[in-house]
Amino acid sequence: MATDEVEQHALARAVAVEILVHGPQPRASLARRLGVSPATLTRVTRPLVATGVLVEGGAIRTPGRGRSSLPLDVVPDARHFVGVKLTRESIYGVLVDLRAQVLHTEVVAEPSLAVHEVVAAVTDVVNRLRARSTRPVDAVGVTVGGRVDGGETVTDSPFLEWHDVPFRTLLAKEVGEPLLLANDVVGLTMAQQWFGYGRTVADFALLTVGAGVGYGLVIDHRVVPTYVSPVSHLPVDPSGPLCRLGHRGCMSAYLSSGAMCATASEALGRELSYDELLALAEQREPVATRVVSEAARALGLATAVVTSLTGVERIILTGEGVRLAQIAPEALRTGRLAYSAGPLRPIDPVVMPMDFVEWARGAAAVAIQHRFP
Amino acid sequence: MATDEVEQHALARAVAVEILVHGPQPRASLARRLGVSPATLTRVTRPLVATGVLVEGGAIRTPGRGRSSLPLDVVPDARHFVGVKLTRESIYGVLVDLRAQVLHTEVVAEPSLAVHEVVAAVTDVVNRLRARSTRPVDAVGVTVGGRVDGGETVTDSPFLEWHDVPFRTLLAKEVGEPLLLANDVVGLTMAQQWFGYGRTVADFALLTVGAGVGYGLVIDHRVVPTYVSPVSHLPVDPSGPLCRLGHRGCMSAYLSSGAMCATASEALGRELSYDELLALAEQREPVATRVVSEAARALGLATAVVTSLTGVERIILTGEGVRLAQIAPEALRTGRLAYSAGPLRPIDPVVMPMDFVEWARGAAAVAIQHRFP
DNA sequence: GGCATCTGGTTTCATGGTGAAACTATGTGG
DNA sequence: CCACATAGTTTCACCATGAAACCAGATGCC
Repeated sequence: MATDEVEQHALARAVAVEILVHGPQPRASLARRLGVSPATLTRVTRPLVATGVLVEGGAIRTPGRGRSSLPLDVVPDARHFVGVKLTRESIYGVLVDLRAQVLHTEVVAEPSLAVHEVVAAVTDVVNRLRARSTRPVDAVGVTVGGRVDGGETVTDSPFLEWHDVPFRTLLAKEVGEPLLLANDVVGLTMAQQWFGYGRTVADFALLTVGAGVGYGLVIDHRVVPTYVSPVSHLPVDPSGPLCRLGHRGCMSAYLSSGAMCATASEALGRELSYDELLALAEQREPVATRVVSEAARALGLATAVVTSLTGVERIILTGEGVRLAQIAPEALRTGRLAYSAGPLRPIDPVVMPMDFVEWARGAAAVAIQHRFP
Repeated sequence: MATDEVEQHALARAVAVEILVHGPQPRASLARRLGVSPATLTRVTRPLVATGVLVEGGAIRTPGRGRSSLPLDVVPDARHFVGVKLTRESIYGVLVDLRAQVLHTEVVAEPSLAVHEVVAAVTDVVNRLRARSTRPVDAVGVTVGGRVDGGETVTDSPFLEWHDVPFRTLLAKEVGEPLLLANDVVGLTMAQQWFGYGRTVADFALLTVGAGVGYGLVIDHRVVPTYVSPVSHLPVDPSGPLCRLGHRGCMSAYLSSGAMCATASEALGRELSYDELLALAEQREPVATRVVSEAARALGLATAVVTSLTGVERIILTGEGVRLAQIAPEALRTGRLAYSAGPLRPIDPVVMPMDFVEWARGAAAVAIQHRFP
C-alpha cells in the first residue's frame, strides 16, 4: 500500500523510530538528532503527514525568541500489532498500538503441549484480538521461553518440551504473515529498548527473575543474540546447593523459583508457593527472609558480572520474582559489591515489576520493531 | 595532502580496510563484499591506485572461463605508524607498516614514574623510531595499563601510579599529532580485530593472562568499551584464597602472576619467578602443576562466562602467561565445562602466545585504525 | 581458426537524495 | 515599528550511485 512505499525510505523510518522512542518533537529537533538538514527533514516528513502516519501537534512556545515549534507525533492507531507469549500453562495475547499501549488482552489455558493444538490455540487468540481491532493488524509477534533459531525454529524449549519445531512456518499458515517468532526474553528486551528503561541509552542489559533467570543484552542500540539463559548457571558459591543440572552453587540454585521454594519448603516443613515465599519474606519471617536474601545476593552478583563484562550503562531487573530485589535491597547491594574492583560505578539497577501481560507486550514489540528495521 | 582528500571518501576507506583485513582482492570481489556496484568500485579505487596507495597485482586465473582478475593490494609502505606501550619497568616501541608488520623495535627502561620524565622518554623512543622510518610517520599510538578516559586522560593506572593525568595532550606537545592514547588491552584487541584472529568474525572477546587479567570485547565489528579488568575479580570459589583487593577466591587470586607465584613460593618454601613456575609446571612438578592447573581452570571458567554473557563466537587467550593454557589444557576444559548449561557450543578458545612487542603492536593498531575510521 | 560464452572491469547516463542558501512564517524585545 | 531569533519551506546545484551498454581477456566447443 501507499504508506508502505513511503516507509521504504530509510530516513522516514528513522524519523518514525525517533518519535516512537523519544516522543513527539518539532522538525528542527528531529533534524539535529538524525544529523540531516532541515530541508531533508521537511521533505521526508511531508508524505508521512499527508498519509496520516504523523500529525502536527499544537504550537509550542519555547522561552526566548523565535517562531513556535510544531511537534510531530506518530498517530498511535495508525498501526495495530498483536503479541503472544506462550508458557507451559497459558497463552497470553495482547493487541497494542504503535506505542505498545495495550488495547486488549486475551488469556487462554494451554490446551496441551502438542504442536498442532498450540498452533490452533494461538490462532484462536490472534483471531479474537483481530476481531477487537479497529483496523487490520500489521504484524503478529510470538515469543516462547527457550532457544529460537533464526526466527523460524524452536530449537529447544524446556517449558514446552519442544525440539526443532519449525513453529513460525506452521503458525504462519494459520495466522498469516507477517509473523515473527522470537525468544521471550529477547522480546522483553526489545520492548524495554524502545518503550521502557532502555530508551535513553545505547547499551543495557536485562535480567528476569522467575522460573529461570533470563538475560537480554543491547549493545550500541542493537540486540545482541545470546543463548539459553546463560546467566542461569553462573557460579555463585562452589560449596553451595546443587541445581537441576548438577552445578554446585550456581545462580539458578539460588534464584530460580523452583529452587527457592524447595529450599524454603524443606526448612519450614511444609509446601510453599513462590508467592507465599515472597509474602513471608515481606513479613520478615526468618527462613523466607534468608532464602530471599540469598537470592537477592546472587542477583546482585549477576548484575555486577554482567555490567563489568559488557560495559553496559544500565541494567534492568524484571520478571515475576523481581519483588525480591525490593524485599532485600541490602542483600542485592551486598552481592553487587562482593567482587567489585575499586569504587562501584554509579549504576543502580532499575527494578521493573511486571506480570505476564508484559511478556506478551514484549512479543508485540518484536512485531513493532520488525516494521521499522 | 592529496591522498588524504582521497581517503575522506567513506567508501575508499572501506575498500582499504577490506583489503587490510581480508587480504588482496579483485575489484569484483570487493564490490560484492561491500555491497556496491562494480561501477562504483572502479570509480572509487581509481584515485587510490593513481596515488600509489593501492597497486594491482599480477593477473590471477580462476578455474573455469572468464577474464583473469587483477587483485588490488595496499602498498604496506604507503603509511608508517609508531606504537608505544608503557609498563612500570619499560617502554616498548615499534615502527610498523600498514599491515602492522614490525619494521623496527625500541625498548628503553622506564626512567621513573614522574609524568614529565615518561613524556621525555616516550618522545625519545618515538623520535628514534621516526629516524628509522623511510617516510613520515602517519600516526602514533600509545597504550597504558589502566583506565583511559576519552582517549585523553589516564584516569587511573595502578602500574604507573597515575591518577587523572592528561597524558595525551602533554605527550602531543612533544611528539606531535596525530597521537592516540588508549588502554593497552583495547590496543591488543584492535590489533587482533584487524590483523589477528578476530579478522574473520563480527564478535569476539580477548583475555590476557599475566600480571592481571585483561579483557577486550568486540561486538558487531566494534570495540565495546569496558572498564578496568572487569574479569580480574570474577568469583571462582568463595572459599578460596584472598586477592589483593580482599575478594575471596576471585579470578585474580588464581590467575594473576603475583598470586600464582606467592602461592607456589609458599608451598615450596622458596621464591619462584613467574617463568620458573611455568617451567616447573611444564616439567610436571607437583606443586607448580597444581597452581597452574587451578589457574587454567579459573581461566576456563572465565572463558565460559564471557562467551555465554556476550554471545561471542570466538575467544582469544593471550598475554605473557598464556602458556598455562597449553600446559594444563584439561584443566582449562574442566573450567569451561563446570557451569555450562547443556552441550558446550563448539567454541575452542584460540591461544596466541605473545611477548611485550605484541603489546606495542597493539598500540600501533590503535594508530592504524584511527586513520581508517 | 572461428565463435559462443563467461567473468572482470570501464564508461555513459539518468536518477534520486542531499545540503547551502535564500526565503517565508511566527514569535520576542526594544 | 523594526531588529532579531528560531521554525520551517523552497529552490537549486551537486554528487554519489547503479543500470546498462560496452570493452578486455580467457576458455571451450565445433
